[in-house]
Amino acid sequence: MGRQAARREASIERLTEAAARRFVSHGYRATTLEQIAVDAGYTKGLVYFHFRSKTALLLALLDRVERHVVEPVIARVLAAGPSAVDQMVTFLHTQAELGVDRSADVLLLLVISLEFGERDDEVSSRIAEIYEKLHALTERVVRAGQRSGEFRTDVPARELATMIMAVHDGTFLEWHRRKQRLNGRQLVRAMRAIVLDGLAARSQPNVQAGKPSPRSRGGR
Amino acid sequence: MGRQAARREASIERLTEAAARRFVSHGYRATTLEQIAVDAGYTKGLVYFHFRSKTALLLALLDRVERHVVEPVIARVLAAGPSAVDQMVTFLHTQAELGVDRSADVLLLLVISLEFGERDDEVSSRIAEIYEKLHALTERVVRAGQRSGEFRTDVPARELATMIMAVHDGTFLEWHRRKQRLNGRQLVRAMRAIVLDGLAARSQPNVQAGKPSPRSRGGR
Amino acid sequence: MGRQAARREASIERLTEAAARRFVSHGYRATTLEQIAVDAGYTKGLVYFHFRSKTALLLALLDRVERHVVEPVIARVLAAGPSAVDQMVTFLHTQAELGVDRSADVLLLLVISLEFGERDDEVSSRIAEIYEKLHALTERVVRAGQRSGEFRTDVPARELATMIMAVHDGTFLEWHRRKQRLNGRQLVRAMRAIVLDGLAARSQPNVQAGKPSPRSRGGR
Amino acid sequence: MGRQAARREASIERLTEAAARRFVSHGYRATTLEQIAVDAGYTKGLVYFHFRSKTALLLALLDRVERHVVEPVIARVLAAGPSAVDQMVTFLHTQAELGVDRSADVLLLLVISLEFGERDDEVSSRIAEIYEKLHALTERVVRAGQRSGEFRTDVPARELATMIMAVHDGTFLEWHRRKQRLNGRQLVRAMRAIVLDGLAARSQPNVQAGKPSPRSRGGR
DNA sequence: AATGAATGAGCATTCATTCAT
DNA sequence: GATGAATGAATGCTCATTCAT
Repeated sequence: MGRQAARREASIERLTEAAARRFVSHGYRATTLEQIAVDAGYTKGLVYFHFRSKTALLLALLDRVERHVVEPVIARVLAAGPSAVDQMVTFLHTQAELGVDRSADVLLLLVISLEFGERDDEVSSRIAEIYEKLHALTERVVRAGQRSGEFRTDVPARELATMIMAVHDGTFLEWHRRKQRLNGRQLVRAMRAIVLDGLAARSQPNVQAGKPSPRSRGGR
Repeated sequence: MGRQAARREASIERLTEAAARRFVSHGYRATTLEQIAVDAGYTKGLVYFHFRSKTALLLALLDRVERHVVEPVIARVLAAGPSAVDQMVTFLHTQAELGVDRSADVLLLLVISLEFGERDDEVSSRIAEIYEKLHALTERVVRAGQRSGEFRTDVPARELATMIMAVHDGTFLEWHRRKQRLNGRQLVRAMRAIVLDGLAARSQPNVQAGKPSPRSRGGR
Repeated sequence: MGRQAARREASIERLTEAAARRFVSHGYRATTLEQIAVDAGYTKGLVYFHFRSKTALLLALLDRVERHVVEPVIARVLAAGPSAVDQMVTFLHTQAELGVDRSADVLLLLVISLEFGERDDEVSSRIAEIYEKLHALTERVVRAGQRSGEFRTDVPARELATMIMAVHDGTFLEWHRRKQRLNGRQLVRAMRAIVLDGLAARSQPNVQAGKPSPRSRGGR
Repeated sequence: MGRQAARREASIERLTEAAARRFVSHGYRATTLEQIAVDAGYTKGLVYFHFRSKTALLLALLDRVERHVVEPVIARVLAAGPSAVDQMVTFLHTQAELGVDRSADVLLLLVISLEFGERDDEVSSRIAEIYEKLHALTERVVRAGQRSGEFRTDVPARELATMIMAVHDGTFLEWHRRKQRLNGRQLVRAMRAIVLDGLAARSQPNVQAGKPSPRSRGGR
């Protein structure tokens, strides 16, 4: 990569970084391109040199989220195993890690998905697409766990999977809102504990009493 | 209430109703007073007759949420009992019910809280205040449950309570996003199941990491 | 018309008037809405209260030109007669009169038609439509004159009619460009003289192109 | 001319060519340097290597028009003769020829003169200067024709000359606007016919006395 | 109570222009 | 000679807000 290209990459990187931060902390609409540019140390004009519009910048960010967050998560979860519990643990932990390193990226999805609510523009469908992938992943793991007897079957897989996403999104949301008052490590523990125990197959109280159950694997 | 007053109430009601719907479905900033007025069957000017500003309208909505949703929930939970489990069930069910009747109100908090992210204006502090009440409520129930031995103690009360809120918010979020593809009844069941089993005290009180622990309580 | 409506009409009138003047004197693109508004004694915002966009304002002006200039001309020409010469004289004179009273309107067509040259947007097609009407009118008169023996037949009606439009447009153009140095009355006389004598049926009917012909020497 | 110089000439040529086309078809202001550069197969930066500014590029184009169109016309007309009619025919035909080969150049004057309307910058004065030369030429020919008895004297020379310019500009304008629907050859014939017969000295009234002649109706 | 006219600040976007390579 | 990155001044447009009726 030549000097020129490196410079190009650098300015794009700084702009997207600044944009992600602002979008997450103040919302998409409340963020002006001026602010983004200044945060990145440039001027408004440069944003338009690299991105066709504010929307295009947002879409570029969503692409980045997919590449840097969603795809890695999917890869790791599918590589984990063999048990569904292991996969679920991998899912939660990877998200938690990414939430630290790339919290802007992870939260971006949340913020944008709410701000673009019931719209049918390109952004909305892009968001839906990304969430779909995560839903598909969790539902897949849930079904595997139900089949193997690791996860409860008294609730349909789809709704169970939805709960995983709910816990996941909700936790990031709370972290976003109350960072100062929370202990990150404990929060992740809490999330894992709730999810694993919440998912775990019910032992038939009297039939399987005293029997070690898969969920105990989680290393609580 | 005289004719005048009744009419006054009616127009305020229609305006706030329209505002809540728009704010939830399109976000606060993306919603114009014009749209709200038209949705309500009036014109922009009337909004200013009843509310000092767009912000004031939003604050009025937040007040409404507090009166119609938050306060009733708190009252019902505190009246429930005697067990912490009962209170938790009451919390989840009341929210679920309200989520059906007044989903705009419940979601409003979510949407606004994200759009007003890291700001320190009146709206942000109002939102924080409301969430604080809910957090205080859940934390109170969690602590009671931990004291009574109903809830697990291997995770600090604060983070456990935060998870309740996370599940709660996350579930509404998912419902908002994927209504069409979900079964509401099953989703509430899933939420309750996950939360209760996730919270439940381990049968061997002294649970330790890595140690298999047969969990007791059956299919709630 | 109530006070309110009168006021509305007045502001629209002042804005369109100011717009027409600016568009003619400085061109469409070089004119900012700010300038128009200030010329009219208002602010930018009001332009958008009355017109959806700068383009819409232009289209409204074109409508006005059609109503106030094109349609009256057509009506008067068709009412004139019985000879084609009379109709042609009516055409030229009416245009000349309007060029004095409503020179902004008449010139607007010219200016805009050039600035929007080879485009295929709404404005271009609107302009083409208006010119088409004028062309149809002149061609109709020319054909009538050719049939009656008043006008020359050695040149096709279409091109002859086009020349009428050319003289007409060209004269307004020159007037626009060199007003200061020209005598309006004499210019109109010149235009009428050139057109009528240029159109007149030749006494020697068999004139041929390219051949040095007596007529080029005055002696028709 | 060395390699370098040849290359330099070539890029300048392509740029000016592209600029002329765009300016004529879309107007000066609506044309961006980007479009010009791309049309010419280069990038924006190069325009600034060869021209100080967009205005400078336009002025260069105007110079070109003067060199390639105006000056040749003047030279040929002055060389034609001996009659004023011959000179006028030369004027019209030369313009018509050029209008085919270099229609962009000829139309450029028209388009620019309207877009720069009542301004007093360098461009406006340059345009005025060029038109002045053409006006001076036609007025000179008209006066000669009036002196020699070839042209009518019932209309002042200045206004008569202005009509020549009007017909000329108007014809190009029509050609520009309605090329598809017109026959170029016939249009030029029409122009020549109209101008020559329109200019021609009137026959002695008593020669044709008593004869019904349509054109005598016009009330000249 | 309700409307419509009018304002003004702010923002996305465009584009001529400059600069470094 | 030629390019691409970067700037900044404009400009169309939106929208919360005010005012008169």
